[in-house]
Amino acid sequence: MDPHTKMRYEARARIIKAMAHPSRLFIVEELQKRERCVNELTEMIGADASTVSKHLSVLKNAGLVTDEKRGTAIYYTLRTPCILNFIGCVEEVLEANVEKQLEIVRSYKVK
Amino acid sequence: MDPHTKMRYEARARIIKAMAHPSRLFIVEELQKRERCVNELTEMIGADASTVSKHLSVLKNAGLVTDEKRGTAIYYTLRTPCILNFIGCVEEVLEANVEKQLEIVRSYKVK
DNA sequence: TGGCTATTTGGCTATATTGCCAATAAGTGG
DNA sequence: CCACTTATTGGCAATATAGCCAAATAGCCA
Repeated sequence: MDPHTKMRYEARARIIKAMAHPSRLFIVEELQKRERCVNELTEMIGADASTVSKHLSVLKNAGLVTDEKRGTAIYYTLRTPCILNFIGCVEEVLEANVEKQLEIVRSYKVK
Repeated sequence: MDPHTKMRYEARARIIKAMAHPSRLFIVEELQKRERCVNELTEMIGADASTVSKHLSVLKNAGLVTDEKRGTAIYYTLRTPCILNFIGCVEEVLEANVEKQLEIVRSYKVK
């Protein structure tokens, strides 16, 4: 693989990696609905504020969200809304996985 | 966050995580075009065969690909084709990031 | 100013991931 | 049967990630 192509995949992977965590995925989906401040997200997730803050900085560094300070709170916004489509696809995979499990269970029954 | 919702996000994150690596992303995109055996992918990626094999098993465990043995080779196929849409979105994010960089560079120039 | 809330940063430990090498397994063909 | 190709597995060291606590920063308001 030539260096240019390699870099392209690395760039893409960095963005996907930023979403590859339950809390960060939750944040992305929540921000799809509306902007939220760190405190709100922290309460919803139920982790330490510092942990959520770090998750948000991961998303921010990947360019997935933007932040805006208003008063003492910092509001985060989703930057690219097309992510939702993607999650639909992930759900498809999950469903397909369950189907497969079901198939396996059934095949045992037949025996 | 209630346990059920939490599990849902964990399941989604596992699948996304499976794609969150340059080589695995490459594999997914390549398999979008056609099925490939481990050896072909190994040559394209340029890593050790054992490394590629492990990447493939990550994708397989996530339910993203299936494998089929034919002769001595094992062919891998993409299981859910909708993933391509997603990569389009990732590219959008990358473009937006570049735009932002450009903006920053320009703002310095004005000063 | 002092206290309060919101957020980030540093530090630390536990855990997970990556990628190479060596060894093993499984087909194929002479 | 042996050599060869294809693929997987185990082991190991290097690196990255996650999450908590404590400390620092910043804005607000009495």
